[in-house]
Amino acid sequence: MSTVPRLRFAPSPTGYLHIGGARTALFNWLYARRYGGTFILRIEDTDQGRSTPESLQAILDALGWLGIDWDEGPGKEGKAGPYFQTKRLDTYREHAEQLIRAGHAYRCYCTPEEIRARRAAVEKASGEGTYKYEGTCRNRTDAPAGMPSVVRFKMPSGPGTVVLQDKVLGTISKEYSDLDDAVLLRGDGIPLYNFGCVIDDHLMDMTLVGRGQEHVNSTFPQLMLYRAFGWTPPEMAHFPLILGPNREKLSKRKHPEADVMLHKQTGILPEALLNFVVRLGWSHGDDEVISREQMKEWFDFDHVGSVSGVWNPEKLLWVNQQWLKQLDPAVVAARLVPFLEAKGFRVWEDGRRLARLVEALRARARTLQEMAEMAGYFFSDGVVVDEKAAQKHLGAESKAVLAEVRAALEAAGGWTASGLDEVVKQVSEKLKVGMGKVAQPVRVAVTGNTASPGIGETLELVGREQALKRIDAALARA
RNA sequence: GUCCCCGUCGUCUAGAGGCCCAGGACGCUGGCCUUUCAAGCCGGUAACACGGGUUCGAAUCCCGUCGGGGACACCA
Repeated sequence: MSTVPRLRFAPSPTGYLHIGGARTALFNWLYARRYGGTFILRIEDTDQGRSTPESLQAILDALGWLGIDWDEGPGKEGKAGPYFQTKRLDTYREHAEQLIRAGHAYRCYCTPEEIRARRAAVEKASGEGTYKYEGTCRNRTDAPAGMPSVVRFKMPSGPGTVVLQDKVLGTISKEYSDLDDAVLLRGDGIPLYNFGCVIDDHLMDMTLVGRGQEHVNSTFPQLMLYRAFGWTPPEMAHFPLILGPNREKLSKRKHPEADVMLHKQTGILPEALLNFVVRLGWSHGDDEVISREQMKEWFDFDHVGSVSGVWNPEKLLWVNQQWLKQLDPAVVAARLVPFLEAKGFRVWEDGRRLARLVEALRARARTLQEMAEMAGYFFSDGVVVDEKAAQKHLGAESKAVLAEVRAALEAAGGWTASGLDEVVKQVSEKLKVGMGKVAQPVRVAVTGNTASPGIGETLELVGREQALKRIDAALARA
């Protein structure tokens, strides 16, 4: 392989970036990165009605959050630009003309209303999706100049087959008779997807087009276009779909989890989302926790499966916790801060202390959101003690132990987890009672509940002043 | 309806004719560890859709059936 691979992701800015799109982008990006290729971001904004600048920004933001960067595209002009289809309209028009001159396309003067009516009639009789354009305008010469028209492709009418060599699905073919004269250019001169896509993929010099399986059928008319132009089509790879819990294609309408940025809000790490998503349809032996670097090193299409996969939220959560545990605590801490602030906590300035907090909570939380939820008692002034917990661990006997701990704590030299653990242990030895009898009352007094990180780290993070204050409050309870 | 793709534990998957009476992971579950809750460690649960071939031998190849999904626009 001597040519440099060129791959692209070509979203249309008609909503947020969804999971399926993110994975398509990821696969293409990984392949480009692995083989030293170029990754292009092309914006297919030809749907005037639905494309919005907000959507474009949302997609750019989501790709940025995931760490998927591009070499050519918005903000990175290159030789093959512009990268917005609406800025390439002349190009499409010229190519449509070229096709007409060559006899591979023609103007069709049927109005949308006429087509709609015919479609309705046919489908009423034979069922949905049975309508095919009849080719009425193929040889029409009586149309007055300036009459509104679209440009249609002229499908070969005899018997024949288009063959797709797909990098993941293998060989697939389609009979000419299953295709019809598709519209290339609309009445307003704006290209349809199948046309703009082919022109751009060729002109932008794509060597490989990877996209979701929902596009396999549309690649046949595209292949016909390449042939009509005399162009060599890029390699093709169609990825399995990602299905929702109801086993239908993950869609924005039915599945809120299809929104990439929703996961940022719920406290999923980009590393984890990427990890989870790359494993939907691709694998590397038994590896489960895979870093971006490893993906770039290992990814290839021969291990992309052809079976659609179901979104599994439980596993996403598990993967996320793995990343919570293996990323640098300081990095996780920085990402945790907004979640803490959202809960109204006065977040510590001390970065090291925050990192310690992450170390204490990361084995207990699966998301940043959960982490923030269980961090309340580290930031509050005083604490509300759960009644059941108090009943169990703050009885008269326990209070005597607690008083003993308080004295030892106050006398303690430093205020570090290991030292504090030692203090608690010594009290248990001195009083000849089990650690549970000592640590639990302290835990309830300091956190208000029966579950928390190790007693030493809990005390350290709560802080000396707060810890003593809360123990006093517990001791003073009736 | 027509065309296209797909079919290994509930889910994600390993598996490219003998290494598989099928391996890993999530989940569920038993135990260990333990000051709590987690985490961790050890174990268990559970699958080659079905029926025919081909072959000495099939989860792997072929055919059929059934099942699931996708596509059928002057959307992308």
